[in-house]
This record gives sequence, C-alpha cells and structure tokens, in this order.
Amino acid sequence: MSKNYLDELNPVQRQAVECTEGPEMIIAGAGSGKTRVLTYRIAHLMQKGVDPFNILSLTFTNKAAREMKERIAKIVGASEAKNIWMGTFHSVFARILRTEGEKLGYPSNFTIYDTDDAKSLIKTILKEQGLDDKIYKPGSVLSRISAAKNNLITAQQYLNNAQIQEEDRMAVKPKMGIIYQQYASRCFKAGAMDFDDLLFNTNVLLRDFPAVLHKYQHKFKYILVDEYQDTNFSQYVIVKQLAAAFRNICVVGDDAQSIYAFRGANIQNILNFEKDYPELNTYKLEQNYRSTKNIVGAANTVISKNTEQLKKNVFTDNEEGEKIKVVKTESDNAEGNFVANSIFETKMNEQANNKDFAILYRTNAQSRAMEEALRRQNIPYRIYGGLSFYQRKEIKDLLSYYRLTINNHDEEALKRIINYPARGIGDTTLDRLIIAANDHDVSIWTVIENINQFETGINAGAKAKVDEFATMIKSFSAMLTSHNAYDLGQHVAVHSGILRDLYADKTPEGVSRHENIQELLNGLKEFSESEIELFDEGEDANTIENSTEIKPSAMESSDNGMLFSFEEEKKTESTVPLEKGAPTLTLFMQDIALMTDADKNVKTEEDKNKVALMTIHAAKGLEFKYVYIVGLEENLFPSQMSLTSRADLEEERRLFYVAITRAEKRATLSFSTTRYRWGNLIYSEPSRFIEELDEQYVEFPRENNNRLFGEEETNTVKAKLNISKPQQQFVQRPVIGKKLVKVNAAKKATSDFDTESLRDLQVGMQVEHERFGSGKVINMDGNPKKRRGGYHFILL
DNA sequence: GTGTAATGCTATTGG
DNA sequence: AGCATTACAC
Repeated sequence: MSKNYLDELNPVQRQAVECTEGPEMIIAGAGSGKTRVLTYRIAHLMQKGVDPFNILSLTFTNKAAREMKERIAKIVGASEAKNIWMGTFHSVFARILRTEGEKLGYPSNFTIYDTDDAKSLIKTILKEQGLDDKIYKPGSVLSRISAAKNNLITAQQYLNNAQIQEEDRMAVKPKMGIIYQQYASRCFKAGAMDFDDLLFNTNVLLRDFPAVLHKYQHKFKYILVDEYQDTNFSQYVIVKQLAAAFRNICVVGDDAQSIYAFRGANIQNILNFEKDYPELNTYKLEQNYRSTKNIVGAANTVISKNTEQLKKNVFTDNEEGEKIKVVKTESDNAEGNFVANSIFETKMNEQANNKDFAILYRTNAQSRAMEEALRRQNIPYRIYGGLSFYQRKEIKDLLSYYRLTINNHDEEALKRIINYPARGIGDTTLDRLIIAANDHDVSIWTVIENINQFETGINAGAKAKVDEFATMIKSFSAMLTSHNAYDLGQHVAVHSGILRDLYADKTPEGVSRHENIQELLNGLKEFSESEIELFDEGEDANTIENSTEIKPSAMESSDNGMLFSFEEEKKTESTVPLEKGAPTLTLFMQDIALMTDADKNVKTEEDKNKVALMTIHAAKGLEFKYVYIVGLEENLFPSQMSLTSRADLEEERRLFYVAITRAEKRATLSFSTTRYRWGNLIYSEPSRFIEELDEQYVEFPRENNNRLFGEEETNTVKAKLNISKPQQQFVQRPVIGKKLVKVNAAKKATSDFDTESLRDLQVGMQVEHERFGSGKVINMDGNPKKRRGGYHFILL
C-alpha cells in the first residue's frame, strides 16, 4: 500500500471519495481534479475491501480508462487494478454482448459496423427500394435511425408511432420507417451491430432477460459514470437498471461542459439525477487547479450567458496570469502563420516543449492551414481525430478481409472486397447475389456458399469466380483457431492479393498505402507477442520470431495468380488449436473495433512531444499550458448550423467554455477576416463570443498598423491593401506544390478559373495567384487539359 | 467487366 | 480543394 492518497485531496474532494455507499453526484467544474477524485474513489473502494470485479467504471474514452487504471494500479497494485471493469459504454457493453448476445440471436463474433458501413448499407437499401438518395441522404437517414435507437424506439415502434410518421410525412420522407426496418433486419442477418445497437441491444438484454439483469446488477455493486452530462437516454436506462439493486451509483459531470447533444446526449440526465435518487449526496468541486485567474474569470463570464445550468462558482487560487489574447489575421493561412510563429517564439522565450501547446478548432477542415504553417516552421505536430488510421481506404480493405474471415455473414465487408483486388466479380454479379439473398431472406454469404441452390442468373464463369472467392475466405476462416493474429493477418494480406496490388502502385500515395498496411501488420505482430507473454508465458519464443517480411523481389517475380511461393509458406502450418485467450485475429479485431484516434497509445517520448491539433470536442478532458483557439468567426464558431435555436447556440457557448478551460497558462484566440471554403474565398466577421468576453480578462493587442482591435476599419484596410503588394512574410517561401495558378487575376474577377488561360501558361511566366499572390512559374507537371494541374511557382 | 476522365458534392461536432 | 460517384470508351 502506497502513500496516503487521501491527504492529496481538498475537503470536498475527500468527502466525495470517502462517501462510497449510496447514490452520489459530483458536479465537477473544469480543472477541479475530477479525475483524481474518480481514481482515488475507486482505489478507496478497493482499500475498503470491495472486489475490483464488482466495480464498473464508465469513462468517456478508452484512453481515459487506461490512464485511470494506471493511476489506480499505483495505489492498489497492478494485478488488482486490471480486474476493474473500466472503459467506454460502447466497449464495456460490447464485451458483455459478446458473451450474452446469443440470447438475442447474435453470434459472439458479431461485427461492429462503423459509420461508413452503416451509410453504405443505407445506400444499398435505398437503391433496392428505388428511393432517391438526394432526398434520403444516407447521413441524415442514419442520424434519424440513430436518434430512434438512442431513445429505445424499435423499427416496429417507429412505424406504429403516429407522431413520428407525421413528422416524416411533413419532411417528405415517408419511407424513413421502412428504411429503418430494412436496416435493422440487414444488420441482424449480417451478424452486425452499429454503435447505437451496442447500447440498444444491451437494453433489450437487460429488459427481456431478468436472470441476466440480476447477474450484472450483482456483479456491478459499485458503478461510476464519468462525463455524465454527455450520456443519452439509452445509456441512462442501462445505468439505472444496473444500479437498481444496490443504488451505489456515482455520477460525475459538469453541465457547463455538455457538448454532445447532437448525438443524443441529454443534459437532463444530470439535471434530473436527484429525481431518481432523492437520497443522494451531492458534492460540488468548484476550485480550479488548472488555470490562471484570468482564464477562469473569462470562462465564467462566457458560461454565465447561458440560461440553463446548475449553480456553481468556479474559482482558483492560482496566480492572476496573463490576459487572454485576441488576434486578428487577414486569411486562414496568415492565421496559421501567426500561430506557428507564436509557438516558435514561446518555445524560445519560455523554454516550452511542443507538447505544451494545443491548437483547437471548431471543424476538422481548419487543420490544413495550421499544418502547413507548422510544417514550414519545422514544428512537430500530431492531429487527433479526423480520418483515423482505421478509416483509411487500404486499411479498411484489409480489415474487411479480416472481418469476413471472422464473420462470413458480414455484408459490408463482403461488398467491399468481393471484387478487390479485381477478380472479375462485377456489379452485375454482386447485384444478383444481393437479390437472391433478399428473396430468400438470408445473408449474401449463404447464397455464395450454396450458389447452385439459388436461382441467381449468374453465368458459369462468374459463378466459378465467386466459388473461388468463397473457397479462399473459408480457407482463412479455418485458420482462425490455429493461427495467431499476426500469422493469419499476414497470410490474408498476401493471399488476398492486397499486398501485391499495393506494391504494384509506385505513386507516392501507393507507397504510403503500402506502408500503412505494413504498419497494421506490425500492430498485429505486437499484439500477438504481447498477448502471448500474458497468457502463454511458459513457451519459449515461437514461430513469430522468424516470421517474414514481404520481400519485394518475391513480389516482383511472381507474376500471376496468388503468391504461394512466399517464405512464409515454408513455416509448417500448425493445425493445433491455440489455447484459450491466445492472441487470435478475432481478439485483435474486437480490440480495435471501438478504438478511436484519441485512444491510440503513443509510445516514445519523441512521439509524445508534439503540438496537438484537434477539434474542441476532442479536447474535452485534456489540458495544455498554451492553448490557441482559432477560427473564432461567425458561422464557423458558433457554427452556422447552430444559429437557429437558443439551445444549439448555448451548446456552442459551452463548447467555447470547454475550449478556454483547457488552458493552464495562456489562451490565445484568433479569427480571420477571410477564409477559403470549398476553394472559394469567403469574408467573415469576428465571433460573437469574442464580444462576450469580459474586457478585464482580455487583451486586444494593437495590430501591425497600430490600429486597435475594434476600431473602425474601412479606411485603414483599404490603405493597407494598396501598400501591401509584396507581403514580407511570404518572400522567402519556397515552392508551393499543386496549387491552382490563376493567370491575369485582374482579367477575371470571379474565382472561377478557365482552362484556356491555363493552357497559355509557360515556365518563366509571371502569374498572379488569387491565394498566394504574384510569382513566377518554375515548373509545370500537370495535364493542361485537366481542370487543375500541378504547377509549382515561386512568389516574388 | 475494367479503367480513365468528367462531374458533382462536401465541411459541424463523434463512438 | 479534395474525394466519391458517374459516364463513357475499350
């Protein structure tokens, strides 16, 4: 047992930790030591003799769960800490559904469909139903289905509900319920659940199987829920059900930081907690340990503009600190340059590390300008969110093979790879397979497997190819229990033809795709090795040690069919089943299905020491010494979509509150007067949130032209434009790659570009680029007939 | 059925 | 500006 952790808590925190029995609500202001309270509370439970197997702790990200476990391990020891049930709602209940899902008719190896899979399935259904995807946009159809599920409305109930039907009629989308029904039945047939199903089906399970409910009620004697303000109705009911037996439920949250209403989060869950548990104890953590007085003060004035909130008074004993800075720039690129320069200067002047900085924005699309500026300054950065590794095309392709290997009925995986790499099974054949499957109410795989028993109209040649494909997948499936994740993963990558296909592509993008596949395989290797240490420690280093890298020479020399001549094949194929808990591909896929970018473990110190770029949503729960909040412009932040309702606008304001409170020492806000959107220049106004800041906490610095922010600008700006022909900061900038070059900008006032003038372009020509200014063409490497070409030019 | 070129849509926020 | 879908030629 380690140091006395209770001494590290202030009186309220300590009470919250020591009060272990009965319902408890902790309202935790930003930076008030919430995580510390949660971890110590769990450690304290264990110190008091509670079995970690009886503790369920639901966190917002898997990474948060991992970090909390590590902290708890330091107090109670690692072997005990690892037995706590801790993770996101989705991952914890996915785990439970793996063991209990058969009661609902799902296989234990069910697939988890991500948003892309879900949209793709919806597109298929729209096509089958002859519906227009311009009216029924897959994205909005999915949101509608998602909202229904999060409110525990089944497809049948959806169809029977007069009010919902009326809504859909009014929206001129009367078939919505039919699509929902089709969608649900197709997922079920494919043995697949989407994200919402994980929660929905958990509810069904707990509702319809009293024995199961009883089992988990008594298993989870103590339940803790972090970020409770961001739970939706479906999650609320699960927690309520599980806590009903012992009522040892502790929720932690901050209504001021509720920012996920758009995906069903219901702020009422926290505001009404008292109604469900009248005997509860409430603790308010109001002292902020993270930020300066100026930051806390500014944040408080922001949030005070909202009407609906729990009363609390966040304060800090920290130093006054610097005032919040507001900076105006003339373009999105200038904003990027300003941030990059400011980071560079701060690093020099204050001996700061890269990891002390975060750049936060409202939309992912804003990252580009920041990235380019940071690259120019040679500042290492890491982007969180956006397209995650697992969503990249080539990764999804290979993962689809793995998915289909594990669950043959996975329709989305099958559609994705049945003809990739091309093997002569085209759209016509696939359509026929799908029709046959629908006619007989079975999965596509069932049709493929028994293709001669179905009237498909597919000709013999295509049939043979389908058959060959099925044989290949079956051969992969047969290896699931006899090979570890890496061996099988590698085998599939080779024999599916994916590696060969990617290796043939010598373009930079192709090379990068190949590298990504290698990275995935490395991940498999690591997984296979680490798990073996865990479960199989007696064994001496086994076959994994000398498993093969793909040799380019082998790839080149093999010119037809599959690559059966790889070294890998020399390894004798073990047919002995692996032990229980061995690192199989099945386990690996379960592991990564719910992984997000934020969960990714960064190993080396060098990797960690990078400037963080992310959306404000992704920054929730994190803290940084220096925070830049960029793009504070009307229609961007607050978002255009949020301007129609007070509730939406208040959520944007909470988002702004979250952003400011990420900062420990300094918060810098910036906005730009112009910005590129879809390739078009738009003019923007400063965000209303800037005006809402109390002047006593904020510094509006003089700009270059010595004009104070907020002064009448018309004359000054005009004057500035006239004299600013060669922009000093761009002078040394080298080559700009692949940007559209506009000849004679003056000739055409619109941003439209006509290919005629592009054809006239020659090396050495003086050009005026509407975005980068004037310069000289030094290289041309695009196709002049194309709308755009890869022309490089230097600014003068 | 396959590959390339033209067109057209998108960019709130995310598990 | 970049990506996905579609149109069209082979």
